Amino acid sequence: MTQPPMVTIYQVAARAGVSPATVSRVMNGTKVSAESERLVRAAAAELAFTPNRTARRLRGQTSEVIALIIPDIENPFFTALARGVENRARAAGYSVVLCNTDDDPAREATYIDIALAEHMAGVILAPADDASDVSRLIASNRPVVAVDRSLHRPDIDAVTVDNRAGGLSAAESLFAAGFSRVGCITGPSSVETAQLRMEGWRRATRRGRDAVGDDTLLRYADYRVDGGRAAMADLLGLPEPPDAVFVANNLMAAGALEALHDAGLAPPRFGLAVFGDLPFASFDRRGIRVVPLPARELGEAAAGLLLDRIAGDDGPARTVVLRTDHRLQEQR
Amino acid sequence: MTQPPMVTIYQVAARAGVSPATVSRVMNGTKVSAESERLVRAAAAELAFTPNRTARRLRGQTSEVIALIIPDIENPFFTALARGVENRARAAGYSVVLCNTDDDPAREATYIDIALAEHMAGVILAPADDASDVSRLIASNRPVVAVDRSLHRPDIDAVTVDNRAGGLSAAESLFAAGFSRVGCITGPSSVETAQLRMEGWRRATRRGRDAVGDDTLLRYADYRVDGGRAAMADLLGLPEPPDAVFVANNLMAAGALEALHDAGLAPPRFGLAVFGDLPFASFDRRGIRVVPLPARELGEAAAGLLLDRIAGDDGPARTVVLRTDHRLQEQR
DNA sequence: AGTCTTGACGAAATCGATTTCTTGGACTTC
DNA sequence: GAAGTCCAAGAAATCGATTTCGTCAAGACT
Repeated sequence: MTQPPMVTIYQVAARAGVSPATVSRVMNGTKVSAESERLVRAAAAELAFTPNRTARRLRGQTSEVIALIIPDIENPFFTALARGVENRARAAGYSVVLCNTDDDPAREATYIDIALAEHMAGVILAPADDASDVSRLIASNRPVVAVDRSLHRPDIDAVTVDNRAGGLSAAESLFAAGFSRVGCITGPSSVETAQLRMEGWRRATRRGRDAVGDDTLLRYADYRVDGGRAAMADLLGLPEPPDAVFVANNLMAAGALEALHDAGLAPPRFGLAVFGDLPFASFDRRGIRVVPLPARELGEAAAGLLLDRIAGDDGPARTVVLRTDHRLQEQR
Repeated sequence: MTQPPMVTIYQVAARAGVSPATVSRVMNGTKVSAESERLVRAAAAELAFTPNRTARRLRGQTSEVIALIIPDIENPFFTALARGVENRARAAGYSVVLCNTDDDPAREATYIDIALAEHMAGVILAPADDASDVSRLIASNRPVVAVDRSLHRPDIDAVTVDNRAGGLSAAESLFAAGFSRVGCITGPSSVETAQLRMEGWRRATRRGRDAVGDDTLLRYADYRVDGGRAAMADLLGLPEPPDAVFVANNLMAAGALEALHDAGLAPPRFGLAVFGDLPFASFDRRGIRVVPLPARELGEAAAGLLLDRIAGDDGPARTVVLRTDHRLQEQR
């Protein structure tokens, strides 16, 4: 690999007949004479000069790049969230780089280190795990925002939804529709959102008429398609199976639908309520109750908080809780 | 924002009682005495030293980061491809940053500039458009690999699948199953893969018994869900509608299924063959013929080529064409 | 014993942009 | 006309790691 013929500020300076400092001033909007500015701009254009971001960053100790660390790039919820972050960040002149951890705390730690070492302007983290270690970010005073899951740290900005309320209204809507044995498939017990959504369901079952009221119909799974399928199959195999189920995320709902289908069951005969929008190509979603999850808005809100911090906001940590729309939408 | 207390090589050197050069040598595996190494490692560990990547990159003119530029982060095909790139890159010690262009050539150009200015080690590009401008990358001699779509440039490495063959066998399988009026919904005419897949279909229709043989049943859409739905609805509204359709990508197939559903039709009564795996939660995919698209493998192959180039391979450009599996899998 | 080789390692240059410090000329002001 | 003010712009330091170059000492060989 030969050396890339990168144009430097020195070449521009030489061509314009000024000093490198003046070129820098022109590029950064500091006051220079009209004549110098003209010369520099002309030279820069002729040479197709692009400032070297690495050098600028080394000097300035900062960059215009935000890291977004997510646990599963193949989950549409997170890609929609990424879209939201990107929209907001781009509008403010920042670029976003996406880092995928696969729910692996070690990979998450690696990416956090990279974000630090790369002098990125800030980090938006959808934590893989409740035990995510952000101490190094905090220690180096780099802005961080947690999204989707909080980090149980009062000193960190966070953006979440009201998981318990969403779980409650989803489960209640099933009772209201006349179902009486409403099961629940939630995520790993170590994940905050899984607990909260399940608690919403539990509260509804305690209120529901004929409700079972214990955890016979509760299953913990892994927030993935296969786990949802297995949990659903397990529930259907019970001596007294449920007649409806609340599923705590989109991917598991897809799996649960497959299991229902295999068993010859389907909504609306079998009640199904889902926390979060179904991954798109679910062409037959009639009769499925969905708590819409504002993924993009979560991303936008998180980016907004982060940009505030990057701009120097030193106020106390804020937690933004977005409303899931309590009117459940029966899709299509 | 106070200054981050970043530990530098100088502090490690002072603590270990050696010169910064020696610290660098230890960190990079150059030969030093066992005693020096021990001192340096101890000091580095105590101070939790992490080398500053920005400085390293400025000096070394390169980094261990690969940019992956994709047109649509919300398309599972591209996220699976990203997964493949990431697996391979990580194994070689590289990080991957994902850049989403939304099919916008201007954003693509911006990200290419960033990749250059950030001294990234290389770029894997799933071009937004046949007219993508990679000339600046080429000019600066930075490794580039095109994936999914070629760039019509013989001097650039590319990884694609055999789009024509896949389209052909998909359409043929519909004829073989007894359908006679096989339509086609393909992508934008400016996109190479859309043309090739359609050509495969066209060849099959010319061979098919009772085949229509002209383009009455051909529709160009946009590779997105809504476009697929509209095109399908349009075809169904014909005086002599098709009895089967070949859809050239996953998202449009999801849309087409919705339109079929609305019309009270569904596979296997209405024939459907898709190029590429359906986005997952398509729980009722029985009777749908799918040409599996090795998205992850495409990403892995592209990363492999790129890593070769980064390692200094100067040979002529290679084009890798992955086989789509000609045995069509009838899902589930 | 004296020269040569070898190897560890420190001093200093380097990457490219930014920024402080300094200089010199133009313009005021009494 | 002399002293003071202001401002554009060049010289040089700086960010932190790498790397070349040179030094010095220990061991090898004649």
